[in-house]
Amino acid sequence: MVKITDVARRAGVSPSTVSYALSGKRPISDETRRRVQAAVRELGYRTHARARGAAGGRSGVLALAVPMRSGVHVPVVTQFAVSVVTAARAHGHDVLLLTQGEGEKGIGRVAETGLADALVVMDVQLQDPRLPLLRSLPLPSVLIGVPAEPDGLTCVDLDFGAAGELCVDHLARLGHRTVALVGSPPEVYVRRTAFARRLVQGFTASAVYPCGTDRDAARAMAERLLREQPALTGVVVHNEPLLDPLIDAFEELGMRIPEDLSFTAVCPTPVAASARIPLTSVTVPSAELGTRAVHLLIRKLSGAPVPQATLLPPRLTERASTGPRPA
Amino acid sequence: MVKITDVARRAGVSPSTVSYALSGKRPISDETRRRVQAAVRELGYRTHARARGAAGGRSGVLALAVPMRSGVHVPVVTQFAVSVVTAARAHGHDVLLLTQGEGEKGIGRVAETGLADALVVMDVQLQDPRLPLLRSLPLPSVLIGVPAEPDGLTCVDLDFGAAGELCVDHLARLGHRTVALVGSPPEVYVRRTAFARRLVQGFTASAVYPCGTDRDAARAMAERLLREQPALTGVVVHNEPLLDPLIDAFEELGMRIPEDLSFTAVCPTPVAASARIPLTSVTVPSAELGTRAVHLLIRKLSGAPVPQATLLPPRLTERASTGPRPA
DNA sequence: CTGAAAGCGCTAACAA
DNA sequence: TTGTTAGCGCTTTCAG
Repeated sequence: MVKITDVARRAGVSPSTVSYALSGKRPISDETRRRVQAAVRELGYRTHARARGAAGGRSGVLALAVPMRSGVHVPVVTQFAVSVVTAARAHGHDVLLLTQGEGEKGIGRVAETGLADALVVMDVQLQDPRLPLLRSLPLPSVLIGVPAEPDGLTCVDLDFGAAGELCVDHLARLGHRTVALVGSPPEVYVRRTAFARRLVQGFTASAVYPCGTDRDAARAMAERLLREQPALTGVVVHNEPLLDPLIDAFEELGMRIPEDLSFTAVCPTPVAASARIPLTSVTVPSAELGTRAVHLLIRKLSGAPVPQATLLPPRLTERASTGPRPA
Repeated sequence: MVKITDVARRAGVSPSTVSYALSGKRPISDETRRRVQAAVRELGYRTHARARGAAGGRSGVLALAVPMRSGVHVPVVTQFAVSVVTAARAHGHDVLLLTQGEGEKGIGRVAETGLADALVVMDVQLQDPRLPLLRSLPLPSVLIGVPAEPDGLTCVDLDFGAAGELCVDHLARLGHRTVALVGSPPEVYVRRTAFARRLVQGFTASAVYPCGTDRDAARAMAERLLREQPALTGVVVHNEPLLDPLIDAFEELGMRIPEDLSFTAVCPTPVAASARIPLTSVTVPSAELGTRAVHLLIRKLSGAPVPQATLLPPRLTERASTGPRPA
């Protein structure tokens, strides 16, 4: 293993100079920096992450707490995780994976053992039990999702309220007047998941129907909607696995899409595009959320100020599932 | 932060005794051990991972290299990753996430910087470019998938060959005589993905059709199968996203399942169970693979011998998609 | 069975 | 602009 003293000897400087040349934490003459860089390259030196950590520096690791519970859509989480890793790597960091099964335990452990420099916490609920811990921690964190009391925290999310409004606007412009929101499984709302609540806010004037994700739930929901809202001509669905089953269910009940019913979704683009009927949708920009979260964290690590909440504006893409209100 | 010296003082012993009491690396009297444990508990001590690393001990971190490419099914990877994290935690380890976008880079970095003690490498190809590196590394590793030359490596996988045979046996017992395997997208076979090749081996007597994953590919494949294999009454599908589209395609072409065509799948249980027609399937035991991989790694870390290849036996579950050969 | 002491490789005062 | 020197918190010789 090649260590910093090897590089120092090779470059004809002291170890601390190598350290500083690499970290940029104090001015180094161009000449010296060049020699150090050359030595690093020739010897293939990489600074030992653990030793650096012990010496009080940064570990170069971000921890990512990912949710593992029903009502959370695996592909979105995965895409998000990948974008976090990619962005972290671009900043020279690695990513430690924490599952939410551990809950606060994992966060506490990572903080106390100094395993990570900072935290990305996904799937934040309105009243999240982890918030007090996060606030008290010496490590900076970024939350995906906006809790009820975001004071002292840094949050990023899609602006779900605006996303709902955007869908309704789109449907309204097409002439639709009775629109329902079919949401995530009931437990998501019961748990007061922040994103679901905020999406609902775009729908104050409309009906909201939480729904499970299997084919039976889809069929039951379609029947109930047609019964309770006879004038219904538009739906907004915020429940990824339910999309295809619900399309099927409506069609089996004789509703053609988009001739009889306009169908919009809040979901990742690939899901909307590859549904049986390509869906007009507001995308959940998982990848951008991950990248943003990491950027914010890097800024916090460097001591720069960051906004308390970053809400990404929704963008609606029209596809084949929406059309004018039937005569 | 509570450190080992605090515990030592509290327990009335030396720091090294605390260290040994915790690691078990040398005999400690019961009395002393008890006092140390009490002090640890009272003070809420956790050994600082980075400092331990610097001092030459273990970092307590496993690195997991996950694939991110077409032909790899996200839910399986995710389930696998979760089971790895869970199993690792059960052994007191954390998990560092490496995306395969980094390829050998990530593995090299983790090894050289001492970030992780050991590696789990998913999605191993028959001729995997990472193998030489893995063989040369001082860190132990476990591969998911069996390469062409597994010498000096440790591998775990579903026995895909046996899985294919099991499906064919099942169909054969139901009277079917002409059976086709519809596989993963062509690039998987081109890349000589180990699992796909081995699955194919169960089918030496049958036809093998690689296939893409979209609805058009499904339709084209169904048409081609019925054209090229007029006597076809059974299929084995090893291509998760293709399952539903292929079912649809066959039915649109007038083939009822299972009356006209028996349909078996090699895929995770939840996928098989929630398909439009519940599918007779051999499960890909992602979770068990992850757990096994971690167990093997822990054993290797402790210096215990481990088998070169662990092939999990396939288990077939009958559901609604298979039946006797039509008259 | 236990303690004292010497580092692990690196960083960051403190000095020049 | 650079070097010298003390540690970081822990592990592990070496010595009892």
